[in-house]
Amino acid sequence: MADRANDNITADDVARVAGVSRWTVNRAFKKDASISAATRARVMEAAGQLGYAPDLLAASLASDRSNLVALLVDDFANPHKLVMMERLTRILRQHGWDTLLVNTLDRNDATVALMNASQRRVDAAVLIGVNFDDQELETALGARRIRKLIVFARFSANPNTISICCDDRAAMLQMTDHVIGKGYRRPLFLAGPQTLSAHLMRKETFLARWQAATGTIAAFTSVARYDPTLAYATVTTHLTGLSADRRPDVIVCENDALAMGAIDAIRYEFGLRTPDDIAVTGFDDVPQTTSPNYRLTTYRQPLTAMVEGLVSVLKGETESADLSLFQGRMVIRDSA
Amino acid sequence: MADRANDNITADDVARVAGVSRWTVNRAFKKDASISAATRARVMEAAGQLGYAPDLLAASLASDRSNLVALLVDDFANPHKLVMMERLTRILRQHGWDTLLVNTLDRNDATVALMNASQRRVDAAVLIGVNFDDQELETALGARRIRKLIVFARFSANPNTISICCDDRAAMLQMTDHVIGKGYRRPLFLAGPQTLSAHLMRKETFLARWQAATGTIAAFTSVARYDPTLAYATVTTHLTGLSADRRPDVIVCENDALAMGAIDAIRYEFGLRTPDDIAVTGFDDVPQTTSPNYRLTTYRQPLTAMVEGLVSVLKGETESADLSLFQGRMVIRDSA
DNA sequence: GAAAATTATGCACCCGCGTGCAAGCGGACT
DNA sequence: AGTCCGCTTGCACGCGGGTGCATAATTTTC
Repeated sequence: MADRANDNITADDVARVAGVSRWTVNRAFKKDASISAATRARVMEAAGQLGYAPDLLAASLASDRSNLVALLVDDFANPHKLVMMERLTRILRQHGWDTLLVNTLDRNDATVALMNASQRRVDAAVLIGVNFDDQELETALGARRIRKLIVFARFSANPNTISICCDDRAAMLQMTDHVIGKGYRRPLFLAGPQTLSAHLMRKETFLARWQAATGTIAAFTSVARYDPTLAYATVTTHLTGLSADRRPDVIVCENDALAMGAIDAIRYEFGLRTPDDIAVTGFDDVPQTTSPNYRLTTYRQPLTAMVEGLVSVLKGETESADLSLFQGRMVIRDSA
Repeated sequence: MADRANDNITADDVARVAGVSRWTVNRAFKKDASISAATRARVMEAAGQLGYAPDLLAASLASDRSNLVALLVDDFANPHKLVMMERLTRILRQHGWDTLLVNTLDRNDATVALMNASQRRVDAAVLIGVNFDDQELETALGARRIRKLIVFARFSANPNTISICCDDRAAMLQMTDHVIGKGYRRPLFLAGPQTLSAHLMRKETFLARWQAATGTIAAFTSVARYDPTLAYATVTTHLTGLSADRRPDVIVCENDALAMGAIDAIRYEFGLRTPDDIAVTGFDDVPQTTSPNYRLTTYRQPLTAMVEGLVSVLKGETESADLSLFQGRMVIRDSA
């Protein structure tokens, strides 16, 4: 390591060089501060020369605003998380926030991790977990100093949280109608884990719409985790022993991870084809679904708009309405 | 939002309740501090009652140790990143470090983002990017206050960095020998982008070993990004027009992302089978490769051990040797 | 051209905790 | 009983900057 450690250049040093007071130096670094263009230029010149940059730690301590957001993730198996992280970190950064990545996979660690985040005075905690249960929500809520608890990409009925998600109901209605319109008649809904606080209404929406539209009752089953391997196993179990005229002709999945497992099972366990023998739909539009192995018909959430909604919440300029009704769009490929 | 905001419980408040001085309160929260068991208990009791937790911002400011690590990621397309993030965040947390996720996808933002991280006094910056080029390295190095720059899962020749990775050469030799042993004779090496500072020696190793062992020269080509779609296109171009006796019988890929694209191309563009017509190998063992679509023969890096190596570097107890010679193991499935 | 209205700059005090050292306390030993 | 020693506890000062207001430097106004 070369000469890294010329630390300790503080605003005072810059002030000395620029011939102003320390406060003027800090003003120079603050947007729309009351300072003349000339002095600011002089300060910046000195700062650049010394390699000075304001210390965010000290700033956070003094101002009680950290510009830090904790991102709680409890599922690293779904590639969609990667997409969300990319979008979140990029856009948050553009608006001045940094992201603390908190792994809450292990329940025990989760409490500690969350506690830790709160001790760093994060401005908000954003949950993009899908497996999180009510207990995790409570833990998060219990943590002091977490000013805002935001559930992202999932609806939460908990009054202590702000949930930013797309209009799941509308999305699922659209998907259901598409499936019905395609002429499928024996559906199977493949749901993920069922939790209380932050629940997706996809299954309920699908079942209700299906019955209303066709007069028949749709079958469903659920998987304990959003894991393609588990979906594979569940679908295999479900289809085994069913004769061709009794097995489903379409499997509507709660998300792409499940859908990919389902397609694999259909193809490799039963030698059937998608969509000819059994069609499949997903949700999320993860990059992998474009592979010719899947060509999945799915639904894309308006992530960018949602993250911008998040930013407005962070800035405190939200009207708190319409944050759970973002409209995405269906992506129709070959799987259904 | 309910009653979140009973902030401002400081060590002083606890001290008052416990009937000790503020310093004693902080001692109680510090491992192996000089304090009697009795007082500590009394302090903790009071703290629990008040819901007090030390402020890490203030602590970092005062102690000049943030227990924060910046994780720089410039590729959110490869699912392997998700695996690494999970492992890194979990193990770092166990050792007391939090992780700042920095998106350096966009070169322009990267500088700002990195600057920002340094302003938070991160103890180290860890690069798990694969596309990062020399300029990015330089930017990182230029950032003040970044005490340690660590290149993770990739070898870096830059003397100002510490690189923690597996013994790529040994791994590739093993893979090459496996491929040779299987009897393949017309290989194609599919490499990723070629950068200078942090280069994988996989291609060189493969080509050299192949020639030494068989006396023939192996073909190779490269892809501009570690993206299955690009790999698909490149492989398609490469194979188009080749008669069966002139096309490769095995494609050795620099990582799984490329391998998956290759397999898709082989199957869907040419109607060929893997491994019967063209075998394929990858590197990383990402979860997706276990899908029956791929059943990829690949190489698994010892991530946990590597992260523990990282921790020891952070703790400053590393011998600085052996950090780039971790031994992983081949995972032989059906693709080769 | 002087008073009023702006805009610039400086400053005291605070954010919450860490560091190193000095003071307090009790027991063992001569 | 007095002294030395080791373990606890208290404290002054500092980490680097933010806030609100007072003061100084300009500019505007009539």
